[in-house]
Amino acid sequence: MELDSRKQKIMDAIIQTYLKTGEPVGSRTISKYTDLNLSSATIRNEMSDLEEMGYIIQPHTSAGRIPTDKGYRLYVDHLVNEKTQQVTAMNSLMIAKTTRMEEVLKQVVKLLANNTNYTAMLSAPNYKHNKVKFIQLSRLNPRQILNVVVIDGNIVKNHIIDLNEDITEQQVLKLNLLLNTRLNGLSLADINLGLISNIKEEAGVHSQIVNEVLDTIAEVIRAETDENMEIYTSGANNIFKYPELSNSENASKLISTLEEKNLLADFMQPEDDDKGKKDDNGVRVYIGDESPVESMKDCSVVTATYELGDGMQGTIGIIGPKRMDYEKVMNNLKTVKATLNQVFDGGTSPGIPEKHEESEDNGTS
Amino acid sequence: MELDSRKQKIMDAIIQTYLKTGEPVGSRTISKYTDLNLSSATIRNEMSDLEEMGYIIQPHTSAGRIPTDKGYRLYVDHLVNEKTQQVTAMNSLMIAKTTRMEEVLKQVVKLLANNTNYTAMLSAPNYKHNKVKFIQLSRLNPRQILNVVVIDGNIVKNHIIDLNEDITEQQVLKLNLLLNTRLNGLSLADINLGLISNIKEEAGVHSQIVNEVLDTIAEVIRAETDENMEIYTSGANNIFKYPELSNSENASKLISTLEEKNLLADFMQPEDDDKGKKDDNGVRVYIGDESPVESMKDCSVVTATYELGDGMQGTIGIIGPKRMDYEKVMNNLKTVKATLNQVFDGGTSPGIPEKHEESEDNGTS
DNA sequence: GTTAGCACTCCAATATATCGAGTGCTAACA
DNA sequence: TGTTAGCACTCGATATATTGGAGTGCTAAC
Repeated sequence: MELDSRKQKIMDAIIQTYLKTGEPVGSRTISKYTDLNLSSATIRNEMSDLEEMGYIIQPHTSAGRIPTDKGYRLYVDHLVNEKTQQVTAMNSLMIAKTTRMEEVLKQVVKLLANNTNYTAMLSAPNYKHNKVKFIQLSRLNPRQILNVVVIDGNIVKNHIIDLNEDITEQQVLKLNLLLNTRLNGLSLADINLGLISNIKEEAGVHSQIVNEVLDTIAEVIRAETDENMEIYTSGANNIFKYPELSNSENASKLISTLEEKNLLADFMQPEDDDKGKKDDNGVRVYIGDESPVESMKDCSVVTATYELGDGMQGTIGIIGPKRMDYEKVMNNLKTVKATLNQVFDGGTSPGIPEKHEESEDNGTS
Repeated sequence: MELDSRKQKIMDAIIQTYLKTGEPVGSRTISKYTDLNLSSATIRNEMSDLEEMGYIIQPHTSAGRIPTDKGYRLYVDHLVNEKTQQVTAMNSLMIAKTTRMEEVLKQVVKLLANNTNYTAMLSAPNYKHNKVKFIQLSRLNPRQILNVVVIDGNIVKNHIIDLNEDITEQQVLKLNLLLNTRLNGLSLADINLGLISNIKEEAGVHSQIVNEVLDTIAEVIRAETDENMEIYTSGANNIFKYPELSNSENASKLISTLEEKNLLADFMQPEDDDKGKKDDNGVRVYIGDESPVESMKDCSVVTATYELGDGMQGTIGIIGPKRMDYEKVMNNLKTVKATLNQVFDGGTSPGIPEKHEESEDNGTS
């Protein structure tokens, strides 16, 4: 893991050169490229070490070296720590003008693809990863309960539950406690069947109420499952700019994946952070095999989440060759992320009304 | 143009063989393949003639022949006239089960792509090509007019127009006449700015009313312009099954076009029939250069229109190499067309409600 | 009009030669 | 001990023959 500063410098040089050229990098090149005045022979020795450590590899004897996934990872992590470049201003005007949310998103993803020369993807914002804030059951009369559910971002849902038999104020309080202790702070995705049956058991005779409360919660994410999550992509044709991706087999697989957009949903999960380390900006990088999607083994994928004012989240991402310009891509994502937050947060939000409906007809807490 | 039956047979043999193999066809192959017992030498002579006539071409001396666009055209026309194969039953169950219109269409296009091994496209049904049936202005009182517009397929729209000044029964009759004579029978796409200003001029002081009537008509096609016509595609990756399409350049262009779906709108115009002859089933074939889309010069495109019960029309199409299995493709399209008509026409229409709204809240004529 | 036969063409596949970038290793050097 | 010059060696990439065979066009005979 530990690399002395010289190895680190050589490693960086190798990667940077390779990012530019896409061809194996030889010792002589490095010898000239870097400012540490070392002969190619010395570099060779170091490279030999780096290879042994698994950071670089030779496609064949008597060829230069190319970075391994591990090597890229080193570089990317290094990059994240070192530099936080200025975020170049983005022409948000172009975006703000359009009226419909959908159109905005389509434009954004197109912009990303054009700016980076890679393939871009974007998931429409949804509530799925928001958390339950609190639940309030109020007894209206012995046979009716008012159920209010508040979700992160102050999305409010209410609903009257009709009962088959009378219920006491006490019982309502008990249920309130149960539901709040068990559900509060959970993201909508966290509430699984196991948990549900668990709660129902505890609720005993009042499991019907639990059901209705859960239904109400479910309404927020109604139809927002992985399968039909709205995902837009753009710049699929950019893969043809990179020979390592444009051979028939790879290209075909990639195109399929981009078409079956739901396969991309695996990248759109802001919660679990097993692979693809998340930096402070919420930017993740998946290098080669780190990707959860089979067809992207020869790609790198960089994603970031954006947030709308009312707590909805979405993801933007870039798919490109492993030798992508990580810095540029990350900066682009950060910019877009910031711009999206701005555009939607600022009063000129161009289309959120559709999504707002739900909270409007209840009056917010 | 005129080919004796022997040449015709040889031509067919050449194409059929080429469709299967994708490789230039030699005289010996034909000599053996056909039942007309002719030596390869004779075939050679005939082929020489066919080449001179522009139906086939040699990629290079000492190679077999491949069909030209003209040759394909001959074959396709021939095909249309000769055979009308049985339409194989399609599993409409799979389709009917889904609920949302959009989902149905997505499934259909996927099905098409899978069945044919080519790329499939489908435009969602819209009213754009329907015609204005009649317009009825009724004077409710001196300051109000009831405007009723009926579109092909009995789509009814009504609307009350408030006036700034009084209007007489006479004037209303006049306007009625004007609007009906000028607009009836026109498709919604035909009503252009020139025509409009023309009518307004004739209407003189009442041009405001014309405006409102036109607005009502426009509502039917609101947001259904070429640019945001809903188009679905599937099986883009199938192009990689055909070497002549999967070289980087071609593939890239094709993928771009499929992504910018609005470019496909050119195929979705049921009206104008300049190129791509339409057969009695509404099936059109665009071979190579006949295609209105630049990036498809190396492809053939076969389209068909389908109709929903209430007069909405959409288009389905297949994009593949020139040496596609035209027969299979056309049959597939016909089947799908028939199935769509059935599914939507039959009571079990799975989702048209969204689209019906418009006529529902008026009561149909 | 049809066919056998033959010389000719030219792509495609295979083998062969050449080049050079890059390596690993060794020995010398500071 | 770390660095470097030097050298033999490897091996892909590129260019250059070599060959085979599918297919043609033409001619002469049937």
